[in-house]
Amino acid sequence: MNLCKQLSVSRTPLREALKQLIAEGLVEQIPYRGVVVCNPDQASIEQMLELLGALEGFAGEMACLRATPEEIDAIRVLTQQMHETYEKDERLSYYKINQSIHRSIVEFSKNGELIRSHERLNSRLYRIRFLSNRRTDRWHTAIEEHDAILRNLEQREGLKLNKLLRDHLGHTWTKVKDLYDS
Amino acid sequence: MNLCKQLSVSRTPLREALKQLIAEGLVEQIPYRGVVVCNPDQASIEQMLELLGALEGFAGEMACLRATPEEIDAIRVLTQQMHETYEKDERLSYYKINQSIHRSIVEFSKNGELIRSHERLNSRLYRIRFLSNRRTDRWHTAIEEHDAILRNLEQREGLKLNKLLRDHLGHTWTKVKDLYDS
DNA sequence: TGACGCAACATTGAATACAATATACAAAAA
DNA sequence: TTTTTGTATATTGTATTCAATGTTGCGTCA
Repeated sequence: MNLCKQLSVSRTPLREALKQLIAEGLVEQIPYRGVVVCNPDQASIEQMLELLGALEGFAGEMACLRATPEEIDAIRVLTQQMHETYEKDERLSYYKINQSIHRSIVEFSKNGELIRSHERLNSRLYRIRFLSNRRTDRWHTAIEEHDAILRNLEQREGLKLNKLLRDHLGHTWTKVKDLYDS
Repeated sequence: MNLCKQLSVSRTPLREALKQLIAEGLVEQIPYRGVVVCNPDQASIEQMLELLGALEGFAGEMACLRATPEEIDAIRVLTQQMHETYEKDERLSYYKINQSIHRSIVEFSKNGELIRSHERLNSRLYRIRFLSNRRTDRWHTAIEEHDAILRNLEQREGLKLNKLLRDHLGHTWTKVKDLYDS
């Protein structure tokens, strides 16, 4: 392998590192040709986003049962900060806060397995979601959705929050799709 | 490592195999003490079953949208066979058919990511679900639940099937819990 | 008896070596 | 020109070796 020289490391540890990445689905192996960074097609992305929506939706439902008032306060603060990024037109900050909110909600489900599954899948979609973040036309709507998410979490409306989060990720898919089609 | 001699294989491939098992969560590593088969505690099992229920529930919901009539026929046949195992008091066959039904429903979601996630998690619970299968007191109820599952799939009642499957897995948890407590 | 220290041992990460197999590309044959 | 064939190269799986590090158990000393 050529990477060995570039990283000045021998094959054994590199192999293990690559196996990790393969297992996480970030890289794929082509027999006798080496490994390449995954470039998932539209269908794969749609499926990943669908599953991510299901995970986040369920996590939100559980969060309604298990989140402490203090934890919900934290979401409130983040949502407020999200509004400020919109006022100041700070796309990058918006992206980070958005990720932060979603990750927090999943954590409030208090289900470690769910948190890890979400984390793994989310990391695979990180780059794609970042790219779709450049689309500005749905920005305001997305923030309104976050207001609704916060509201339903506050009122412990598990089922509604579940649907809301699923739809929210569904909209992400349409943004990504537009990006591919154009 | 001692396993090397027993399997007459060198450390390098054994290491990789163990890393795989660790990544899958079937085995855990204790620093400078080696690896042991995972023996998840009650809390972990509860969380895994909760997530499995969420995955299967969502898969069922999607299956209502995407399963072909032929695929639903297959579930009908399996459910019928399940009844027969009850009549003949064949626990092992029941277990296998049960697994088969659940796996099929997940496949009918037509979402590869979801199918793989379910497969991974299910494999970690395989042994535990097998043990809980020895409890016979809920057997009949479980079969009635499967009738309801089939019915709602036939009628494409996504939301109801979702809840049904989640509850079904929830009952598995109470069986496992009893097993631990006794 | 109990605490401390040291030597033997096991685990771990990493480098290197070797054999087997598959691919790629160029030369030779049809 | 197209097909075949053969060789160089790369990938892959595995074994072996080495150094670093942590654990274990035993003997020593208070």
